[in-house]
Amino acid sequence: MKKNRDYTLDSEQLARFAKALGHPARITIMEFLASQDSCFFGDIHDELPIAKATVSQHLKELKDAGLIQGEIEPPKVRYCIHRENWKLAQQMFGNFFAKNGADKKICCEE
Amino acid sequence: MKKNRDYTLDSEQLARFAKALGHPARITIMEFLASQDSCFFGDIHDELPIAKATVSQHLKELKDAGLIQGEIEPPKVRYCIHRENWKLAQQMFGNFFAKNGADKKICCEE
DNA sequence: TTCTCTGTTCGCAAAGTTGCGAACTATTTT
DNA sequence: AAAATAGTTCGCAACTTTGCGAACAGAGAA
Repeated sequence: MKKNRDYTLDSEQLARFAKALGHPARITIMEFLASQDSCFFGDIHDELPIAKATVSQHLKELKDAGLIQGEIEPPKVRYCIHRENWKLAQQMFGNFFAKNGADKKICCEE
Repeated sequence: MKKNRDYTLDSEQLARFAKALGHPARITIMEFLASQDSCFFGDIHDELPIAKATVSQHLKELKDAGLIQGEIEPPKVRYCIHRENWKLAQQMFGNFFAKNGADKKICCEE
């Protein structure tokens, strides 16, 4: 085991993004936010087969990961994609997959 | 709440991939596998700051998600990227991010 | 056979996740 | 002020994840 050595910051950031996307409800939320102009909590809730308390929790996780942001617009709350971090995630995933392009030689193969 | 309705298969599959990548050790493993020709368990273990039992567990999760495969080569075990599923993941993530391109209009913004 | 090398599995502990209904907060309407 | 609307937070239950050391399993070497 490699001692006295942590993961790289990039690995940790990418893992954080991936973890946040690691639930079908959160994937669905991100897709919904991208397809809509109206993105109030209620609209999101209507799209998901789970209770509002649970939706709120998933939104909190996406927010903690930096992928979305919410602003209060009484009496509603409007959620939307955090564009800057979204671009960062897109770029990091892209780079991650690019490093093992389909054309790259991979071990275990002849 | 949307009743009697599950998530789409695509959302579930993408979430499964994302979840598998949602830990820095597993990100590191995938990057390592992509950068090496030798990818025995021991080599992977040497790169990570965790016990071999834990490494074995992370490898199992990546295997369960279909992202890698392992073959016994006595007395060692050789791991490698599962190219077909890796391509699928790459494609699905690409498509997921593409649907919210940086140029797309997003709610909450003027 | 016995010993060594390489990984996996077991059993455990601590912590995190997912989900719900009920209770709460804040604003707006009546 | 009281009631309605829109979400969040609380408290709970069930389950999963992460991590470790110890015990185990399988193949090759002594």
